[in-house]
Amino acid sequence: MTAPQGRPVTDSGTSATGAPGGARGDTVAAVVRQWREVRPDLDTGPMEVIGRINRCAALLQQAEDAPLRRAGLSRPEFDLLGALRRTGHELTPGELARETFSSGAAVTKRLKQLTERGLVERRGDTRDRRVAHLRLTDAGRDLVDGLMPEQLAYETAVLSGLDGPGQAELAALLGELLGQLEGRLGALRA
Amino acid sequence: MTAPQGRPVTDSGTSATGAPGGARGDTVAAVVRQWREVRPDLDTGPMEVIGRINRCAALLQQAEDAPLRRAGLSRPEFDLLGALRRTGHELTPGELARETFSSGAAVTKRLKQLTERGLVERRGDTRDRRVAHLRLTDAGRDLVDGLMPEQLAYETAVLSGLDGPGQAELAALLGELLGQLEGRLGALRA
DNA sequence: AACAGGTATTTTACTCGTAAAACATGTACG
DNA sequence: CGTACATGTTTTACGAGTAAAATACCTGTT
Repeated sequence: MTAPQGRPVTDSGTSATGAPGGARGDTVAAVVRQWREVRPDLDTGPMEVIGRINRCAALLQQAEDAPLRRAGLSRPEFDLLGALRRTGHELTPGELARETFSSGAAVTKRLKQLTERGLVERRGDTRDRRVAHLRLTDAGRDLVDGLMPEQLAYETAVLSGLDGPGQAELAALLGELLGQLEGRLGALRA
Repeated sequence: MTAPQGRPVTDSGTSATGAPGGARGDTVAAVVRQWREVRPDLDTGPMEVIGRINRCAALLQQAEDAPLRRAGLSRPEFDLLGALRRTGHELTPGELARETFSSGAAVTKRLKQLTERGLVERRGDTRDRRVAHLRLTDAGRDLVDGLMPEQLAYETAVLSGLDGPGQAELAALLGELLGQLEGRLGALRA
């Protein structure tokens, strides 16, 4: 059942960058179209943003994992190793949890696996015996350093559907939104 | 095939004035900064897009769920009900799986719960006894119809950090990217 | 008619993340 | 000092998703 489209939307215009012909119709657009047909009273504006973010994230993660899987790493594990690599110094489990936006329990589990695999080393704090300090082993560091370029190259390929300026603009807009979300979402718990 | 030309993203729009507490500088920007310090040879361009998409998705989902939780629904469950509502007709489990981008097994489990709660009804196909047809009960339909505006209003509030044109532009760019990803990711399995 | 093979759905076994409790230690204050 | 509370980390119990096997059914071929 095809819908008579071309209906001008009330607000939040859908076309901002004079749609370059062709790439018409991602799945989110189709969903939005369905909603408008069944519930024309709804303002579907937010769906076009949030739905697409979620869908992009799902697809990207699926694709993103491909190079990592070759190294036997999951994305969360790689994030953890990456946090150790990019900060350049030791981190405690708690800091790692904050750095990777995951729960302490999850970090504990990952650390167990990664230490068993010899990618990460643990050292107890001498002053405060509750805390541990984690650092990459040489093997861990080599793994991350070898994987990073491969990973970034793959991501570049995945994003190549969008031209350079498009990517920059997308990054800027997402950064703006993200800044607002991170700043205010803690307070927005209705 | 890689053109390692310096990407002009630099500090990406958000001029980090460093004021903590204010909405300056999202966390992804900080991560990128760290990477550039430790590995200046890497092209961190993709991270600014993909990292932000992932982080936005994580934050949005956490926030998004708030109104749904009041109704005792998870996001995937709501998506399933929404698919039934917006298509306007019965769907088979397989169609629901495709429509909500989840596995058949997951759909089976959700359907079990939702039928038990009386939100969804099952009807066996008379021609082909393998397939089932699912539809919303009156209660299910009322629930979705009541929840949708609330949910959209909440999403509108969550996105309000970005002005109208910004949202439209973001939606357009994401749509372009998503169209490419959906069209090509099936084929991109390296 | 019977069988090979395909399709729709469910079941099974397992992994992973989480919330909450448990544990181990530090700190402040009477 | 010692007790109460705070903090860092791990353990436990459990819920949810997945891949692959199992189940049930259809369809075309001989």
